Amino acid sequence: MITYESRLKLYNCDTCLFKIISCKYIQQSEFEKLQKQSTQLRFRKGESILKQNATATHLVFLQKGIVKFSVEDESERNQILTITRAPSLIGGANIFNQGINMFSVFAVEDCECCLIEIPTLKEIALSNTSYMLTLLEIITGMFKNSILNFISLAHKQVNGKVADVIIYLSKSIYNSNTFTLSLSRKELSEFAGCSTENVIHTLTKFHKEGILSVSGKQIEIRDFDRLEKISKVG
Amino acid sequence: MITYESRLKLYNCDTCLFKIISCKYIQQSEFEKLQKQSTQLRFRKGESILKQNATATHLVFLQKGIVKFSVEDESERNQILTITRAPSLIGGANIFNQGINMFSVFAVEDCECCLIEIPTLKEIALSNTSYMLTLLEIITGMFKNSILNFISLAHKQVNGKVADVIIYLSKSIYNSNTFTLSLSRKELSEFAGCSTENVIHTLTKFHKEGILSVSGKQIEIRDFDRLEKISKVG
DNA sequence: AAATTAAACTGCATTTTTTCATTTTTTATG
DNA sequence: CATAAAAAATGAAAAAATGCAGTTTAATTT
Repeated sequence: MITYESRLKLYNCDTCLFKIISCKYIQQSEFEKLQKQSTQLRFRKGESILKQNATATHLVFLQKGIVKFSVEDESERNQILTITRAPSLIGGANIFNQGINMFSVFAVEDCECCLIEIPTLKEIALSNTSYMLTLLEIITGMFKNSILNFISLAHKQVNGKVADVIIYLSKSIYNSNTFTLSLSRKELSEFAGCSTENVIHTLTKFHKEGILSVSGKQIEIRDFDRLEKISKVG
Repeated sequence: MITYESRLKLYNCDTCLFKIISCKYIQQSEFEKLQKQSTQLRFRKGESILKQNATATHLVFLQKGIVKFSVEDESERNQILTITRAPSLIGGANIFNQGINMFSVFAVEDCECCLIEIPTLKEIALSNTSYMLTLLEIITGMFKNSILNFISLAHKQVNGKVADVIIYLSKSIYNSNTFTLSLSRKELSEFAGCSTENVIHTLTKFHKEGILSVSGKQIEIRDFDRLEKISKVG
């Protein structure tokens, strides 16, 4: 018989950031209700964590890894809404979409996640409004980021779009001027909203101009100021 | 002395939709707290109802009229996030943005609004979770619409973008195949994310092809199926 | 109602982007 | 480790979008 204790433990729940945040607002005993029915899972690069249009049964606390939020439209074209790295709480937006996942979430690197049952969380949050407000702030923060991302892409041309994507990855995902991309050129283009070839051309151009150093998946920002200027003028 | 009773009354609060929705969840006496400090205001076409980056002090219940949500980016370019018509609750998203308005709201037609103080509403909502959930569903619904709008625009070219905008206006704003635009060509282009000339060219083309009948602000959709096909293929 | 201003429209040259065909490089697989 | 498959890169032609200059039309003001 598989009991809670015998389940795979990828990491220790006691040091989990979601627990630490939660226990600022709710009792430890309450959190243990959540913990008991939560499942730790590992996802390999490329696997889907949440599927667009499926019933939203779980929230996901991403403990380790990087994920992309994407939607597929009628014309089978993919659009990446945003990219997020651990630690972060994902899938919350679906709570407000009649319980249907608005978009898919894919592992872009190997991920370790904790799946939290929505009904249990909802029940606890309903009896503790400041906890609820905190969760909502996290959830709407993601919305906000996606919107800001779209705005910045909407009126820019490809130079600006690619600059934006590189700046975003550097600042918000890898926290460094030098990083090894976990996204393919195709995925970059789905994030930037242009053709794959256009991303490749632009990266090569930035490389030649000494703004970036690009060698396959290895990227270094050599002239951040110039990159930001390109992002601003579009 | 200006008392509550002596204030301008644009419409009767007793038949207000926001009151009807609210009183499903909260006591009439509670709602009257909100009502007492709320202000009815009229906005002329073009006036700003909420200003981007200002402190978010009020939620706005739009009783009559049409508004646009817009953001101005660094390069002084405007982007319209979405367009909404009465009745609707607007400005809610700002609650989760450290109390700063994420975007501006402008009257696109003469509007009648009711300004509701956020602190009072928050206080009431905090003591009634199902009321809060309802408000949140309304608020995140707007987020959701903006994102869906952006997604549909992101990978499409101008034919598809303009088709999308016309379909949206027809279905969600004017509820008719024939309508008098309250937006300028420039605003349409800010909504679609392309140049003004391109919108004009495309509208003329659709007119020549018999898909639309365009005469200044007067628009009629003559071939909805073809318009939807254009929207789908992009 | 005339004059002024703003918005809408037109066509064209320039720039940007996409698409396609092909080559090179990297990654995965037996 | 060789081979197949996928991803990345390149160049060029075709398509699309922008920006400009000038015209027409509509809306505002005096």
